[in-house]
Amino acid sequence: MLDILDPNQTDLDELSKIQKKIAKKVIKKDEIETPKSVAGCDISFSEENQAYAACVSFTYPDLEKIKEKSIEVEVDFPYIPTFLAFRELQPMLKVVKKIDTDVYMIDSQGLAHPRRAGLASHLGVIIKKPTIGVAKNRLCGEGYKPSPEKGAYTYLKDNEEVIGAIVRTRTDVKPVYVSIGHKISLEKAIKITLNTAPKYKIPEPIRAAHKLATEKMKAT
DNA sequence: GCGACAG
DNA sequence: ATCTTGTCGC
Repeated sequence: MLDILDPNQTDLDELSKIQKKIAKKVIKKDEIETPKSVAGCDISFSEENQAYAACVSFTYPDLEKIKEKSIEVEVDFPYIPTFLAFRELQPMLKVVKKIDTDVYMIDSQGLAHPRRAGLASHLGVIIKKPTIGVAKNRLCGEGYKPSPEKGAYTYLKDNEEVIGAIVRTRTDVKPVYVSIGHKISLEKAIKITLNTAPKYKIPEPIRAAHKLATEKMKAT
């Protein structure tokens, strides 16, 4: 069972093994040249166990909203650094299957994870679709600070291995951490991230998903 | 042992 | 993630 959450599987060593198996299945090459659509996914929490997941799709590269969906679900797994997928994968899967798109942008790390299996990669491998990890903060690895201009980026490395990129989506604003989720190259992931962030630091699809999830959460 | 640590 | 006022800057 290299799948997802198992009630009796609270042993972190076991969960680490699951992540290592997921990591082996990650495809780091482009499945598509230019996506026609891209969706953003995010989750908001009211109480520690009440989750509101949202997914919003847009045309690419025009960024016109196509469709949006949200769901509410209870989660029983706590937030533990490097094990985020075991807390957010279920809600994400539930909302993602309501939105069909060429690429999914996830508010998390992909390969830029200690075991190369961040939430974005875990989700991509399970749904077998292209995913990109776009995180606001670093989980692991190191890299030089990119130049202050929008579009500048440096590579995030874990020793000699490139695991992602530190991308400046807005001039003079703290950069985001982009990494391969699944079925996409790092270069393409960076390109899509920059093309979907014409105005704000956070790519439009993720911003829209975050906004929708938060609204649903507050409405409860 | 100590510090770091996606959301 | 979420809790929160003011404030600097275009």
